[in-house]
Amino acid sequence: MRPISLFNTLTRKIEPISPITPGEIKVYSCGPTVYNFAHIGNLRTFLFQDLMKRTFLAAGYQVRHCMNITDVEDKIIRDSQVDLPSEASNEARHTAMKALTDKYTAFFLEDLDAMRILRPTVMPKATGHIGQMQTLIQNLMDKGLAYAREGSVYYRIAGFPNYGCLAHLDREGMQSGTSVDVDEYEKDQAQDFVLWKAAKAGEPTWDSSWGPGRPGWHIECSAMGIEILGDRVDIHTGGVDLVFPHHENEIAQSEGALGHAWVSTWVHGEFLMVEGEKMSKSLGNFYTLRDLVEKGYDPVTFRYAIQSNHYRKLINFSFEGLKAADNSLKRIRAFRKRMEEDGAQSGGGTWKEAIDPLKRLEKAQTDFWMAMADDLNTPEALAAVFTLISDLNAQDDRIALTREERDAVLEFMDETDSIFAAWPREAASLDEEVESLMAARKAARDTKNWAESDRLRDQLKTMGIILEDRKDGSVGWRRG
RNA sequence: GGCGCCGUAGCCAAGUGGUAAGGCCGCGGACUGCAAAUCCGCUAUCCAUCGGUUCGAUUCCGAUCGGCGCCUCCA
Repeated sequence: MRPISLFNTLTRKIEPISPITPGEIKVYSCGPTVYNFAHIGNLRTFLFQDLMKRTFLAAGYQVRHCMNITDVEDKIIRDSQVDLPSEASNEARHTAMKALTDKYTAFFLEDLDAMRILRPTVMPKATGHIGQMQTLIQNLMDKGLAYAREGSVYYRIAGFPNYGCLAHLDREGMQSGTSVDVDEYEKDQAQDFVLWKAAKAGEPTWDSSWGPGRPGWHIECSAMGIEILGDRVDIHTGGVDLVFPHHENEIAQSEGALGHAWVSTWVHGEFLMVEGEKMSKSLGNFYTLRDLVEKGYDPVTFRYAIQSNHYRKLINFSFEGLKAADNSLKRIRAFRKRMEEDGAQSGGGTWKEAIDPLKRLEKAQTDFWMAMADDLNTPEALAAVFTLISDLNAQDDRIALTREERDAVLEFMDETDSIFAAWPREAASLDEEVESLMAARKAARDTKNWAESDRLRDQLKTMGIILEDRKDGSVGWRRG
């Protein structure tokens, strides 16, 4: 197992990760609220989580990954209940809510697959764990960390001295009272947050010992995280915006109930901006993955564009950036294809110096892992890959790499692709139509019928097959 | 007001107290029937600005300018 270090929001330092259970990393990720399509800003966060997870897997760890689906929440209720009459039954309200969340959960999973994001080990739904949440809330009440008011239950942050440890806020520094919900006037302190919300007209509810209501947002992650991963979690991830209050509140809830530290390392991914503006569902300036696909971009290109930036840096999304990512990927994939075949490339130029391909490979691998191990420094890791590509292309132009060398390189390409998921092995076979067009073009070339030959080459290009004539007379192809 | 981040070539982007990785684009050349791919060469005397520390700073400190985030439910 290779050691991996990550930036821990709790300590604001890059620290080596040593899991509680040797060899197995337990990761909890805050998942989507399923009331609409995920936008590319959301997807950046899920992409970063996948990158981290794949890095651990490639480094030799087992990863137990839990990602929640938030399927009860203000906006979900708002959007799912609009068509229901005011006298609708609680059952009808639940059914309507489930219809909406099921629909967008399915779309979310499609997005994950399209971007080659590995499915989490477990994807619990909030509505499936109301009982665990209630138990946790009761636990907090028993410890004096929570109190009921008119059917709602609130967390008493005054009882948790560590409150603010993650966001590094002290209670004095917090602005108070600026946006307290009108229906939460009964809290002891403005910063106290709701664990259980008393029923309101027009909302689906669950019964509880405090009366009918629904869970607060933060409690689901504490309850499900503890239930599924246990009372010691190695890594908890999410977008930077969740640092406060969501994760701060999770710590208060989980550690308040458990009586000891819950998460060792908190890791947060930065935001994505579009044209210099913050994306948010409420601003409505968002693109979904489907929007990119409609514009002709491959979700994997988007994946690469995101992952060629460091996860803790703000990205200003642009279509020029996507185009550049697409070109970079072409170079990597062309190189991979070249290594899959036996060397017979044309080339030229002046000879600089012979290199030892295996030595270069070893160096690339070392550099790659040094970068990834250092808080997932993907730009630097990719630089190692590109340097190898340049070196070996140059070498292969003069002295063809041996089959053994090619295979060793391909192994490295597989290893790096197991993290970046953007230059996989492709099916080597071509269908009959392509084969016959290629044969026809060969015949045309043999008679120097260049017009026909070029026409066939163009036709194949529209089919996604790009031909490359080599010096020795053979014809290579690649997908593009 | 409090806490924090960022500013590196046309664009994207690493990085180090000792003199600027990598990618995209562009230009010239080689190779090619033409291409494609690839190769060779060129493209930041300089890392927002101004001071300071230092033998030496892009890298440390301070200030300034500019962009941004969080301080109650937004990834």
